[in-house]
Order: sequence, then C-alpha cells, then structure tokens
Amino acid sequence: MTNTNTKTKTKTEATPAKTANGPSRSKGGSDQVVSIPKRHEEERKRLPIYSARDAILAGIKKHPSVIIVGETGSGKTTQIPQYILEAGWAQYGAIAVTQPRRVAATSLARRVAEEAGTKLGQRVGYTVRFDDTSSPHTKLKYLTDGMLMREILSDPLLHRYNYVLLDEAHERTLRTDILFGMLKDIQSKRHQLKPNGSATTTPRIVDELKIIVMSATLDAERFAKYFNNAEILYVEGRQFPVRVFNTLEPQPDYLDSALVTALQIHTEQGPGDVLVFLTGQEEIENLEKLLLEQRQRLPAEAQDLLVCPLFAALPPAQQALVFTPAPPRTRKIILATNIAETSITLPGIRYVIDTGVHKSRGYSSKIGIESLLVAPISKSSARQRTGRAGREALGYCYRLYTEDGFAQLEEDSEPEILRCNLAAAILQLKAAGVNDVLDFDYMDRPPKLALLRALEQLYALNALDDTGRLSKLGKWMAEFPLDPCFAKVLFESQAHQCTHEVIDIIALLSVDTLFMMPFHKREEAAEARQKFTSLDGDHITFLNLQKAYQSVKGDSQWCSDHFVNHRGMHHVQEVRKQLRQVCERVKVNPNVSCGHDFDRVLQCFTTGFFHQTALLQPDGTYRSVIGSQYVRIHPSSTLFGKRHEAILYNELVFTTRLYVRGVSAIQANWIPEASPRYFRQGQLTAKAALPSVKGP
DNA sequence: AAGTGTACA
Repeated sequence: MTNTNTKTKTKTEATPAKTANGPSRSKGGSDQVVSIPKRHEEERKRLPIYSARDAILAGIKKHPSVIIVGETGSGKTTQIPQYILEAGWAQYGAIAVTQPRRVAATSLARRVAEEAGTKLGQRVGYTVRFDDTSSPHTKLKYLTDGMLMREILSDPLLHRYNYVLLDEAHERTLRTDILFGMLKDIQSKRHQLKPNGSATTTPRIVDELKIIVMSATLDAERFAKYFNNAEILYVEGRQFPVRVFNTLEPQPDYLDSALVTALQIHTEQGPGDVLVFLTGQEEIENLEKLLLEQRQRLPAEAQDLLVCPLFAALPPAQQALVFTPAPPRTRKIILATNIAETSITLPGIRYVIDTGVHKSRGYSSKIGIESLLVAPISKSSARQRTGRAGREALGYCYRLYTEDGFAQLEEDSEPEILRCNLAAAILQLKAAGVNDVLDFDYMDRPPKLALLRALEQLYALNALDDTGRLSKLGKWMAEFPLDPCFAKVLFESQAHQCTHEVIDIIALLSVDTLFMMPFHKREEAAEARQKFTSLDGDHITFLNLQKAYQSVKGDSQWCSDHFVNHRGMHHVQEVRKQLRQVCERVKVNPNVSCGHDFDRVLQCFTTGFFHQTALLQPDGTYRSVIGSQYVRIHPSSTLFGKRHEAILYNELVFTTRLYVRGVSAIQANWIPEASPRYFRQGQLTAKAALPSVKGP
C-alpha cells in the first residue's frame, strides 16, 4: 500500500465490483504504485496538516460529508486528496477537487502530480475550459467548479467520482453554491441506489459519494448543518502573525490616508513591500500619480520606491512586474484591486494598507439592473487582506478605519447567488433535472422575486414551456457555454442565416476590454480604433476587428500597434472554436454567412436582447424599454453621443450613472417582433414603456 | 460629452 512510516489504514472501504461504465484500471506501469516519492516525502510530512492525516481519513471514512476548516498554507488542497489516494480509496471511483479559478486548478494539479511522482494527465490531472489533461487513468482531478457543473449535465449522478472536494467554499461563488445543492442531491440519490441501502430499485451498483467541503473561515457550522450535520475538522495554517493598526478617527478621504500611510511606511519602516487595496483602475492610477510626485521629494540618500499597479484589465506584461523583485535599495508599493485578495498571491509583502472598501456587483431583480458600486468590505475580507502581509514573515496591516468601524462590518460578504441575475444558473439546474427550482435546497435561498424573474426571462426566450418545464429549445440552449440570451441569439441565427457572424460576435462579447485605453495614450488608441468602427454600433465594430485580426493571423505586434487586447483576442478565438464545435455537434452549420447584410445580424441579436433595448426620446436621451429608465451610452461605445431611434445593449450597469455598454442601433419595430410571447403577455411594464411601438 | 471589482462554462 503506502511506503510511509506512519500507521495508515491500509484497509480499503468495502468496494463493490467494478461497474460497467466505471473507469478501467491501468495495467502495469509504475503509475499504479501508490507511494510518496522520496524527494517530497519529508517536505509533505512537515506540512501542518500532516499530523491530522489519520483523523481526517477517519472522519472521511465515517461520515458522508466532512467540513475541513484550514487557512492558507495548511496544505489541505494538495494533501487531503493524496491521503485518500494513498489509502487506496480511489481504486474504482475517482476524486474531484473543484476550484473557483482556472489558474488554481491547473497549478495545483501540476504540483500534486509532481509530489505524487506521476506525469500530469496520468494518475493526477486537471480539466478547465479549453484545456483538459485528464485521461481514463486519472484518479485525482482538479477542475473548475463550472467544469464540474457541466460534467453533471452529461453524468447526472457523477458516477466516475467517489469523492468530491469543494475548495474555497467560503468564497460562496454562484457556481459553488449551485454545486452544493446539486451534490447534496446526488449524494442522497446514490445512497438510495446503494446495494445495501433501503431502496434497491436498480440493478446498477453505485458507490456512495463523499462530499468534502474546504473553507478558510471559521464559520463552519452553517456548512455542517446544511450538509446533514457533517463532521467539522480543523487544520492549522502556516501563517506568520500580523500586527494590525486601526486609525483613531474615521478617515474622510481614504485615498489621501493611503498616500500618507504608504509614504510613512516607506520612510520609517524596515524592508518589505507594501500592498494597498483600492477599489478600481481610476483610483489606482490617481494614487500612482500622487506617489510618483512624492517620490521626487524623497531625500537623495533615501531608498527608492517603485509603484506597481495591479488590476485584471492591466496588460499581462505590466501585471508580471509585481512578481519581479524590486531593484536593490528599492521598495515596491503595489496598488491593487481585490484581485490581490484571492486571485493573485504576491511574494514579499510585509505591509498591507486596507482602505476597507471594494467595488461590489449588485443586482436588483425588481428593476433588473446590475450595479457596480464602492461598498465596505466584510470582516472576513478584512482578515484575508491582513493575512496577505504574513505569508513569509511577520507583517503589519494598517486599516484605514477605526476599530469601531471594523466592528460594524458584516461578518461575511453576501453570497453571490443573492445578488446576481439567476437566469443562467436556473437554466443549468433545469438541464440537470432539477425542475422545481423554487424548492431547490439552496444553502442561501435567493429571494423569490429573483427566481421568478429568472423563470420569466427563460420563458420569454422560449426556453421553458407553459408549465415551466425546459422546452426542446431550452435543452438545446443548455448545451452551449453561454448566457441564455446569447444561446437564443445563436439559435435564431439559423433562421436569419448569419450563424457565422453571430458566433464571432458572441465570442467577441465574451471579453470585457477588446480595445485598450492606456492612461497616457488615449487619443492614439481612439484613433487606431476608428479603423474598425461601424456606424451600426459595437457589435459590427467588433466583427470588423475579428476580420482584421484574422487577416493578420493574430499578429501580436499588429495588436499592440492598434491598441487591441492580444490576450483577449486569443480568448475570443478559443470561444469561437468551441462554439463552432458545439454547433457541429448539434447539427448546426457554423459557416452560414449573411455577407454584409448586418441588419439580419442585429435583428437576430434583438431576439435574445429585446429586454435590453432603449428608445430615443424627443429630448435626445434614451429610455429603456423595460423599467423606463433613463440610460446613457457608455463612453467606451462607438455609439457614444450618437442618436438612433432604438438601441440594443449587451449590458446595463449602474456605476456613477446608469450606463449601457456593447450598444448597436436597431429599428424600433424589431423589438416587439423579437418576442411575441413576451410583449403579448405584457407581464412586465414593457408595453407601457413602448408608446411608439405597436405590439402584435 | 466622459469611464469597467473578480471569476467561470
């Protein structure tokens, strides 16, 4: 069994005979030998979690579900799956470990494959969108939670797994929350199907599914309660202490406080880089400017400072700067959004400055509007930020708010499922066989209105029939990794004979920032962009960009010359390829083109976005068809400042004002034609807001 | 006339 010196349970669970569709065992080859390679053995034993190994295995053996609480650095994500593997418990069924992010899934799999002495894709592998290293031999698979959701669609009881580990559960992303309910349901169904279970209605032999929820926060009781009184196990982290300082008075201007604090650390404190948490790009660029001004005033003998901005839209080359050590006698000051809170781990940070705020996405199901506003963070976010100072040595955290201010923060951030549009998630649930989505076992139940809005939207798109069940079209839509609106547009593209163009545009719309707007070169960038601009709006402009990009074969120099997001365009090509593949699979010809008849394309988009349209008012403003809201065209749009009788938009977000992004000009009479079901029913205020549009 | 936290299929 294992070569470890410790006493490990070598007895495996009573495992039923191999099922017909179970994974086959590979014969021969060193890959079958379950052992810890010598060079990693000592290292693995030094991890804090090692001492809890037997207790964890015992807990997993005894309980259907286990909650593991452990901070970063405990090794829970890399070690627990290996313990299960080494115990021989994954001989027939495999182990899945989910991650909210792709990079985490791929890098963890690489490290664990190395530790386990196997080639990536053999016993250990990963599956993320566009990249799958798993094979029939893979016993331990790291995958994104979205990927596991898709696997459920093709394998509703997840037969190939006996263990599912949900990592970073405390983040409460929409997908982990949906997975919670789905897995709980699968676990109970598989229990009922078990040979020695109460109901043996099927000849198929099914193993039980173990669920292991891993979280970094101490509030595990809610998880435990939700998963049928699961066992809670605590594992120690490996974290250095961090001294926390609060301000004595509330700060009227946290940007100014951040500037003062950063300079104070720089001139008075010992070595170590500084990480400042800010809300967005504009704020980061402002503080960068202020810091660089102050840098000029530093005494000649003082150490230098290097300012590194860090946010997702930053070009990769500049993002990489934060990982390269600062030159001698230079201190790095990193100005980051909350990308540095979870997604990117920075080395060398000893000082954290926490402004106590972030931008957070909200959604009002009442008016169907998303917002992106500055809001206070939660206590757990504050602790997470603080922890970033203690990764390598003891650190310091300066909270730019009072102790009382901290006490008033919410304990945890609101789960995403409570503050987003649920249409896509509901479509997935229905496709996975959960018809009654109102009664689904949510850990945090979304407001009923939000669920009803999602059902209404799916009904309006013809994805549901009159009884609320998934229609044939709805099943078709769920095949695609797309928002329901886009899936509908893609379906309609067949009738409009413009599938080729529609696939391209949908792929292009999947990237946030295709045209870069560098701080200091805005005019140049705007000029470069002119070459692609279509008077029809952003959709056709993007299509022009794709054509130009293809004609230069994706040349990266061409991209940077034209201020085009090279990485983004690469992603577009991957999405495009995948959409074309799925089309082929469902017997839709992806090559049918409308040539230059772009009216067809935009009419087609109206069939999925009739609810995201606005009409020009006599005073020159636009009013949304639904909700009758005044909306402004975002300055990043090609239609900014232009007037057309009607527009459709990809996104409606409230920031400083209510802005629409991804905008194209349409004809007003296309709107009611786009969804007779919706406008005839008039269940929303659509008709009232459409005085100039005659419904059928 | 003026601006987009993060992630995923």
